Amino acid sequence: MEYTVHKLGKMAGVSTRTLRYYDEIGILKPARINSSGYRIYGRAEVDRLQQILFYKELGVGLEDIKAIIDDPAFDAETALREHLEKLLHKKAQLEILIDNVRKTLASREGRITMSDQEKFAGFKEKLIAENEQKYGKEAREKYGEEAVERSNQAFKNMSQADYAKMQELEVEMRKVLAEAMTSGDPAGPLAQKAAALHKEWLTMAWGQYNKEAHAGLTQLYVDDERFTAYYDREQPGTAAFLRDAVQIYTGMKK
Amino acid sequence: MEYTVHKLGKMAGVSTRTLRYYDEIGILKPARINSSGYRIYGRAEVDRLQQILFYKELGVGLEDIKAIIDDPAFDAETALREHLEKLLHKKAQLEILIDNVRKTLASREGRITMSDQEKFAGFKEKLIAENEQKYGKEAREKYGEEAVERSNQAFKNMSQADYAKMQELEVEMRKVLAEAMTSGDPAGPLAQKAAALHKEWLTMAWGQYNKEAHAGLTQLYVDDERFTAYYDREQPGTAAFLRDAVQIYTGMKK
DNA sequence: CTTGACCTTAACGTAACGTAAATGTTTATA
DNA sequence: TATAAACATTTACGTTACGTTAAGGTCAAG
Repeated sequence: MEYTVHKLGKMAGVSTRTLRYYDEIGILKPARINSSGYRIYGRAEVDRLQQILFYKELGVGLEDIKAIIDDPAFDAETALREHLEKLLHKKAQLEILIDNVRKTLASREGRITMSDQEKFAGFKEKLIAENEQKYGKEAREKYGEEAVERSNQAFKNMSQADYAKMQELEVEMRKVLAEAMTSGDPAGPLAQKAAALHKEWLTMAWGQYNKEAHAGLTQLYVDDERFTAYYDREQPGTAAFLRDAVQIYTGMKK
Repeated sequence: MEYTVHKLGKMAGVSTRTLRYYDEIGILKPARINSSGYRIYGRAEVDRLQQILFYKELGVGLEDIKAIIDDPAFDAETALREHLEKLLHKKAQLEILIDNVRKTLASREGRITMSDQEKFAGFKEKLIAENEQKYGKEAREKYGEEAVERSNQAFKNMSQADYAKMQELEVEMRKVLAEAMTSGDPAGPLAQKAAALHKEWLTMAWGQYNKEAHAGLTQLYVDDERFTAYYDREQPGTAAFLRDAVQIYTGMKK
């Protein structure tokens, strides 16, 4: 089967412009060019386009897609996982936005017309909140309570499906962690997998991720007895083991 | 108080480039230019920048912001409401994305490596689903059941807060609608407000909105006795009144 | 008088195409 | 077979909100 831009485009549901653009950036080149200069695509190109569209569907950028499908050694899983984090972060931001728009609308409806000062105050509050999230570690060292408070906030905008997913993640993490502890090596593959799962869980809980906060939080699990009790309930030392695994995972300690 | 780009930028947390760009596109011009060609901003400009940043915070584009703050007659509420719809739609899309990435990751973990065919099949399914949403009216005329089925699907990715909001919206809509019915005029302000509220509710339920589907759905409320019973339980004729109001609201009927 | 901090304009880069514009090729039909 | 419709090509500007040089003036301090 051979296709021109039009036929292939129709088949796959993309524009001819898209196919020419893909040719231009080298992500999908036609099998050959015929005597009239037309692009001719074959089976292999159809398959490749399907792959491209698949990843595009996931919101991956074309450059990254190229890397994924061109390099067989490429770690697609890591790439997808990082991408997932970006998406979760984006979603969290969107939810804050939606909330703010609704609040604005509500205040208008109630004729409580916010003053510009109040609007700006709200704006600054958000900036501060973002900063606090970025530099959460330092802040948490001083205000441990507040950090917990904030993390609870993240739950407000979480869907039921998200919540279920989080619980699943935690269950699996604890399972893997328990198994890892039998070996006793926080640098081992199982312990590292547990750290990775914990990272995913954390990303959901905070709508964001950074290594320092991750390492800091697991340290808190050890320092704060309420957390320690929770993690150590099945097996004493679990919180400390998780902290060690995460410190290695995040590169905070070798 | 007078500010140069640097001072104002620091105060408001934006870059000097941003201020120059705002000057360039005419959304924020300095109060005056001094003898050295420097931009000098005053109190009024600080206020205006705060307004700009406020709307930007809501994700509104600069062009729209300009329209909002320049034209005192501009209907900011409608603009915000439309913007909210866009955001909700975006969020729904994002959730589908996140789900797909997770599924992909899950299938990789389980070594069930999806074949390209399967991937593409999933991709097509989504395209079809999108089409069905776009041309939902025709489809629903033939498959009323399926439409309901699909709308139920939208709930899957809805957060608890969203759900609560939806219920609130419906309660308010019914309240306004009941009040509007005492006048008996589906073109009156109250009836039109009810239609607007119903639109907002619908946008949440479907993650998307279009007039045809809106009008079609309210017609369905009248045609399908299960819906009619639901809407008419307090007051007979409510479903028909809502349909009339929405047909006028959407411009499907004068 | 120099240094450094600040200011200016100009202009390219970004992501992924949409949309002409100008023009050549293939196919269907009268 | 002539011609129109459908399809192909390349080129290049537009989109959004700035970031980032580049090349060069201004101003206060030491």
